[in-house]
Amino acid sequence: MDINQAFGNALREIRLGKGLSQEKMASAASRVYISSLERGLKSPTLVTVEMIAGELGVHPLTLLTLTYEYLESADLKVVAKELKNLHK
Amino acid sequence: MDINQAFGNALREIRLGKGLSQEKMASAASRVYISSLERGLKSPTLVTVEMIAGELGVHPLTLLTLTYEYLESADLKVVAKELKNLHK
DNA sequence: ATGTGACTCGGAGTCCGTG
DNA sequence: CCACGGACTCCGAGTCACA
Repeated sequence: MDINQAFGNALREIRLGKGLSQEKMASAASRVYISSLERGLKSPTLVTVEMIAGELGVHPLTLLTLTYEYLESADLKVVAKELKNLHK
Repeated sequence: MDINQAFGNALREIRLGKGLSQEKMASAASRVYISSLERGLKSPTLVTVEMIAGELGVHPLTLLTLTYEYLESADLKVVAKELKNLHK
């Protein structure tokens, strides 16, 4: 599974969890485009990720963290450690 | 500050912290493009974020979290709470 | 309500160079 | 070592028709 499919899975999981249809999200991005993202066909830009997360009602980092969980590479302890190293 | 500039700041901070030049990162993305990212002129795709983080030697989520810290919207407690809600 | 193909259009991403 | 420009290619992002 590549990162685009992982993002698509994360997007679909949150969207269905919120009980939203693809059509209801068309204010953030077109319905057809949302569909292609969920199938892992395209790689969204950071700006697009922000708009989609806003429409889902979650923080962009929530969507992105879930994405990397699908990739089985969301080792949050490693991330926390790396951030700590940067902050000093 | 918009998200592209925030990402640019995060990228530059980590790059300089690692003592890398823009030219040394040209294996992940062209030197000119790295420069334009750091100046907030373009919005990278998820795939590009992955390659850049790989070249920096950090997890993509580290780079992205630092990005949202520049936006002053990296409320990790909120993110953790949202993830917990998704997981049950 | 979603998937798909065909089609646009602007922007992501490239390489050439200059200061 | 980096900022910045122009010219270029390719794919992100959208619209429409139809299944």
